[in-house]
Amino acid sequence: MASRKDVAELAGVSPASVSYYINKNGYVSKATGLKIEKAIRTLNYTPNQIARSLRTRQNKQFVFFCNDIRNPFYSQLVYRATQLATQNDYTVLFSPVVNNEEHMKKLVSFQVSGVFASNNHMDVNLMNEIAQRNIPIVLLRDIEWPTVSKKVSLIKVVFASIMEKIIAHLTKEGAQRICYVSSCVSLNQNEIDMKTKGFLAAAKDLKHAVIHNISATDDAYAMIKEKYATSLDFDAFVCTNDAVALGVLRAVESLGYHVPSDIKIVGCDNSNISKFSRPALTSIDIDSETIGRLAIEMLLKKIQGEEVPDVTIHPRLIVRASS
Amino acid sequence: MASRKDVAELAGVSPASVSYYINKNGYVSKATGLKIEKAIRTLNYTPNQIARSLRTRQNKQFVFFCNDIRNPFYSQLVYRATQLATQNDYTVLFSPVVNNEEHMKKLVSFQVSGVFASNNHMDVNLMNEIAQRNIPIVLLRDIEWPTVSKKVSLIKVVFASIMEKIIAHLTKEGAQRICYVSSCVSLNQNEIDMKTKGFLAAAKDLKHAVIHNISATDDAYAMIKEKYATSLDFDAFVCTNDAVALGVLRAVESLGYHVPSDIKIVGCDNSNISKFSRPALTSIDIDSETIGRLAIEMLLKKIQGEEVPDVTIHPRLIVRASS
DNA sequence: CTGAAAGCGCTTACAG
DNA sequence: CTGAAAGCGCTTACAG
Repeated sequence: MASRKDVAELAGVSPASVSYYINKNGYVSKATGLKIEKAIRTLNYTPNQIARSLRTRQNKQFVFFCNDIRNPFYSQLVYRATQLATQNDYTVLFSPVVNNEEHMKKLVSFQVSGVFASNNHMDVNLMNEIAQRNIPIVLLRDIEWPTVSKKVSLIKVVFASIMEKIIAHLTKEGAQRICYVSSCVSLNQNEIDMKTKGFLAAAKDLKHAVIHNISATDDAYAMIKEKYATSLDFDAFVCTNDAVALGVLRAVESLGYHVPSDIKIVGCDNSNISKFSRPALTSIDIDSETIGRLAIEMLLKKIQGEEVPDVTIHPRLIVRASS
Repeated sequence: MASRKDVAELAGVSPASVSYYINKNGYVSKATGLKIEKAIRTLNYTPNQIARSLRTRQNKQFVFFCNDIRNPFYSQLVYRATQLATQNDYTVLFSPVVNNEEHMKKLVSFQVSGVFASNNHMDVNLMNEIAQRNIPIVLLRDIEWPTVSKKVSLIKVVFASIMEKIIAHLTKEGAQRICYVSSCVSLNQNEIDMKTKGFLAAAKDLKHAVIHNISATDDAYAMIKEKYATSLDFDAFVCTNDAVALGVLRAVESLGYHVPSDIKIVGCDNSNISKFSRPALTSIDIDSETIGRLAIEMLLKKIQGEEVPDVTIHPRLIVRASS
């Protein structure tokens, strides 16, 4: 493949001038520029980004780590982030691998300009290590990490008040025994997410329970069918996302219950799943596009060396037919 | 950040030995290895992948270009591909940008080891250019490109017979006027996809129509509501994916029709959308995980310099309540 | 088994 | 405005 040297030779100038021309530093005369331009075209030359990255110690790439690639919440987030990054001459790459430390470290060693991650299913030490290397990092905080480095900027979604609102709404509609379906791997202090915590705090004066480690429609469906085949001791379910809520909905229906008269259901993310389900699902709107935008803006500021304070997001409740 | 030189100094060996040790070439004595290992630990050293890539001219990264990041078809595909790539010490990065040539070229100039793409919304010249640079490339062929380079390996999903099967099924169930809802930007020869072509061929003896440029649930819903508010001259819809099928379903329902007795609906991808919709949607199963696996296997072979013949996939029809 | 040295393709002070 | 030269952090024949 043609290199900068080939271009320089063909154009009859020095390699340095080719660099100056490409990087538009203004130190190239019109005539020389034209010759270089022509040589670039005939050789179909594209600068080697790897070499450039090695030299400048920046690769102008952001890596987004989000395990739950199927969740529309993340696809919207990444979509918006990509738009904004492209405008700023950066590239966004998406990796669904978050449970393989070697793999993630390797990715980051490509001198990435920044990292965005959602900390579900993720290890705090790995994040701290990345931060230690002075790689800008923004974390969408699903789980509270007491030991997370100060260098990591947080986007915090506040679930305390919205969960109170949901409980108030459900009890007003007649619910008395509420079950939360959580995606957490476990309910240990280090692995429980803010949503589940928010629910537990809001539901403490009520009959309630939490089922964990459920994050997809199929799992939710199978779990409900198995666990509550004979009797169901809840009259409402609050679910970690819309996909899970849909699985719960179909399962309780197939067990013979009616939604919302027998059982009320609330999802999360306000995705098309909740909008187009029948009955349509009550859901929590977190505004993933705003988070995607914030992620890039914060990363860009961190690259400039600015101090970036944590950001707090307040989600909204969207009431629909399922409650 | 610590470099290989720092490790070498601390361990009291040459930089070359550190390389040999890290790359496990076997040319390092046990004692030296131990010293190096210790130095690596104390310095918390991670090899710079950019420098390695520049030297070896391979970055051990695959880039997957798929614009439709929200489509479960692609998330499953990427999920499976990532698994397999990781096992082979490669990394998969996902980019939803396919309409910005500069951006894509830049990504590829990171000396990526291979590219996978779905050719919907994509430019054939760009793909040929990448192939010309001898970068292994596998294309999931949605659109027939007569001018695509021979260097590009194709995964072809055959829609001719499945569309015939669908038409036979729908007419047997009583349908007489069938509408296809396509995601194609236009129906020009260069932009029409194989699905739409397959439908047109299969439906040629029937009353039929094609609506194009619809790829998401909301768009499908709005389009049907607007276009057929007063009268609906079709009794069946075949849709480019399940998300669109769901939008069509909800729209015709809200116009007062009953599915399947008044109108029959068929989706595509056999995703959770079709399984958990009510009525459940008849759909086409394309087996995205197989395609994900094939993509990596073909890419790996191409890197070895092997000839990789095109692969053909035959989808299956899954009949459910919507037809 | 170990090390000195060349080179991957760039950028960028520096001198002219 | 232009060019010669150093160096980013690695790998890998080559010599010992």
